[in-house]
Amino acid sequence: MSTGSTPGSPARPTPRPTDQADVRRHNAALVLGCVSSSGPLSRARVAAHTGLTRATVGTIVDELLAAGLVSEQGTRSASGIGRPGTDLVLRPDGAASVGLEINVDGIVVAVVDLGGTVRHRAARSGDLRDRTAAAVLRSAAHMVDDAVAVAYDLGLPVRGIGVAVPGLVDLGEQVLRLAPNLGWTDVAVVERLRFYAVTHWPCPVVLDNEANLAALGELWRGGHLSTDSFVLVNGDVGVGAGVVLDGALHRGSRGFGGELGHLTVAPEGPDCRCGARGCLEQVAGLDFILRQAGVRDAPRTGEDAVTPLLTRLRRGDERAIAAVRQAGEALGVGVAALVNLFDVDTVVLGGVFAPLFPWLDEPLQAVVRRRVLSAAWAPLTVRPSDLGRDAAVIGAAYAPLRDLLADPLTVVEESA
Amino acid sequence: MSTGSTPGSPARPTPRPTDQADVRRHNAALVLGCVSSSGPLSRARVAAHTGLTRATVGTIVDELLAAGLVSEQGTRSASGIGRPGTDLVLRPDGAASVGLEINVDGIVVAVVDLGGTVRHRAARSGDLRDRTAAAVLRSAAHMVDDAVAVAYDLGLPVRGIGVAVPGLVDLGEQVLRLAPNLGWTDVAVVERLRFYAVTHWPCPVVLDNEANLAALGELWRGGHLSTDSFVLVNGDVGVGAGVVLDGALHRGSRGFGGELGHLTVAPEGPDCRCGARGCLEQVAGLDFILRQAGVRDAPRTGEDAVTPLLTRLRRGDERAIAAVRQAGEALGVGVAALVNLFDVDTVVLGGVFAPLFPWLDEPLQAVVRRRVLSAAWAPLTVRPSDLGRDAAVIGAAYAPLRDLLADPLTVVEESA
DNA sequence: TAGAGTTCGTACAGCGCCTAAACATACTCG
DNA sequence: CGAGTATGTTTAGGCGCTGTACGAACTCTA
Repeated sequence: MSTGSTPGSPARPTPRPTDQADVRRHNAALVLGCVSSSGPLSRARVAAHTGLTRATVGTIVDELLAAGLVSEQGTRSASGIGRPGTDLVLRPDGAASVGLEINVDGIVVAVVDLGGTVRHRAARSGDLRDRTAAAVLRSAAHMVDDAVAVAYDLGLPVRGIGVAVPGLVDLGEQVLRLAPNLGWTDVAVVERLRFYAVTHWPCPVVLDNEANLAALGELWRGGHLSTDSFVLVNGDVGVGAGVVLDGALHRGSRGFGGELGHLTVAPEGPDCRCGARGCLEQVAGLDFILRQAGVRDAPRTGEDAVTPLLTRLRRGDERAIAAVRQAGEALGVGVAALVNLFDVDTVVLGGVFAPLFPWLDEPLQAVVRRRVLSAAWAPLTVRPSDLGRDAAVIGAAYAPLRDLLADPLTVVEESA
Repeated sequence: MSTGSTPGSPARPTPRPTDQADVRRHNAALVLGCVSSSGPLSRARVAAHTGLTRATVGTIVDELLAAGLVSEQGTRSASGIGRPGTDLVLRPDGAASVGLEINVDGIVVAVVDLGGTVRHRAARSGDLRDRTAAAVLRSAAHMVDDAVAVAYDLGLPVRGIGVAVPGLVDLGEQVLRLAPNLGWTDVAVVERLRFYAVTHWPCPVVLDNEANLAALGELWRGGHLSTDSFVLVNGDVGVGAGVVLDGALHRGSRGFGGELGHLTVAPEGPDCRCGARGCLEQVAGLDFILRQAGVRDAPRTGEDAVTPLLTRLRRGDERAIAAVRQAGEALGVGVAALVNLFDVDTVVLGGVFAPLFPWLDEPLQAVVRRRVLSAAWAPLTVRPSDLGRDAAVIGAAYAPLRDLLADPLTVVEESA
């Protein structure tokens, strides 16, 4: 938390001495961030924005140009009087990353460039609960192989691979400890993926929980959030939460955080896989919603599972609407708890909750209004995810790119 | 947050450029932290611990000596062969701070020195719900006046004043937005205190929630925690939580976090002041416990309120034991939620929960074991606070000292 | 069309901070 | 008492930011 922590890095960094190189790193990241977020900008404007000197910005920009992360763009944004500055812009194909999502309903890979554009996407659907971890990871590894090859053909340097999984991740060991909905326990996902890969992946591979990565994806690509403090509630068979405070992902000290699904919302409710009773997941999870709505003629997972439910909702099917309303109320209890504890001002509903938002919104809001103590001073925005079900893959791809953006000069060192 | 945020500072710092002065600041804090946490240490050992050069440590130590934050202590810890190093040690009276706690049952002030020793303590008991905010704050201001004078007499330079209040605090404005148990709304506590003060306080005054500050106090002075990630659950009439991840306090983006008391544990439970039903506070708060236990002949607040309950518990009074067990179970639900969301490995029970710990422990643990998903991989420690009811005052005093420890060279600048 | 005014980007001296190596100091061991 | 070792300080060197100065490029005005 301060310290939020980056996926893949150890949770508690040893106190490190600082020297001028760190100053350079920090300021380089500052300049790059300024260019990437505030559009085309001249060196002088960057200097004004960041508080650095024009001279300093000049040398840093030289290095970023050499690293291929930034490019000059002529003097488009001439502002009247005086010598026009040369516009600087983030070079989208200066770096890229491969995102991999392994979920109950299939595998998705995506090649995402530095600009956030998905340059390649491949999916393999099917209920993974029927297959062994080894078989799934072998498929996934080959899909990543293909994606790396595609990136190479597109001239994109792959700087990292991010992997999203639906379960508890041990960050230090890069091991998936428990994925109840997949039935996996203690799977060394990264090590196995590298083992099954045909080609060598010359870049870091980071593993993280899907809700955490979806939150990162939302932070990066999701429509302009008013703040960079929000919670992403990811709905599928399970329900997870990714917490972003001040732009930093808070995943708990050991990566086991964000397990919203097992919050108690109905102490006398149905038994849960986890051993407790009345877990949120049991009332707001996809399985329960479909069962309550009487949808039986659909696959139990994935996008396809929501489609028949959506058609019933649109038709005004009372049973379906009641089921979703009930889920919305349960979700409201969970969201209220999140907001009371974390004090975020925005909650984003992702996964299957995104398409269901129109029906979830009102009951959810009603519950939240009742239960959130600070509601009067700090209005809460609840909105569906823009990225929908691709948030996790995009976030997975973003994770390594984020490290790059936070320390842009590593790439020039490597090529030297 | 990381980013965690320091009480008193704005939640989202503008991206700032870094220069060599920041390097110095960082390394000075590193050296000071090393000396203060790892006992008496020679310059050479500090260099080895921090990774800095002996030369750098030398110059930094000179500055810290000049600032009066560190002192030399002869060559006590001679380690055999070679020239013995001169031991460096944190100078306890190099700085001090005044902590002020305003709670339902009274006001407490304390002068705490840099070594964490309480050098002066004064309390005024009585149910504050009977008095106006103005009267309470006037008393509090005068108590702080006295404390500042005492510190002056002891030769302690007062570097800051920390104020703990039981409610929602707006960090930016330094305003207490809502304290349901006091019946206060939108009180500019810091501004009022300075107004009522007789003497001028030449130092920063920071305001924060009592649970947050109690967590800071626990982090600082509470027995050696195995980790610096934990949650402090503070019990009184209300129930609050202070979350510390990797040594950083996470108070939410606007200071409204940690409201554990209004987590839902019994959807069909009794109505709560906050408008919802079945809040944790309604089942595990002091009022409810006393009522269930049949304790009517005691003040409703403060330490005295627990005493008759404790005697009944020790006597084996079944009604009292059942009441506390029920509170323990409710607390278990809340703690499980905290652990699932934040993934901490230690929970500290403070306030009135500390003396009740022997009776709360077992039912709480039972519930937690059932509900915490990661319990098998990451055992959870639940223990009572060492500081008891003084955690909040001590934490309040610590808050400004913490800023000083994080940037020790400010003091030498001021005196220059 | 020419000169004044303005802004942009770069070059250069200066300063602060860290590192590395050398040196003086102080103690133990044989 | 000298060799060996660890401590603390001194000095030269490198690096990064700042401030100033200067050439470049463009607009405005006469």
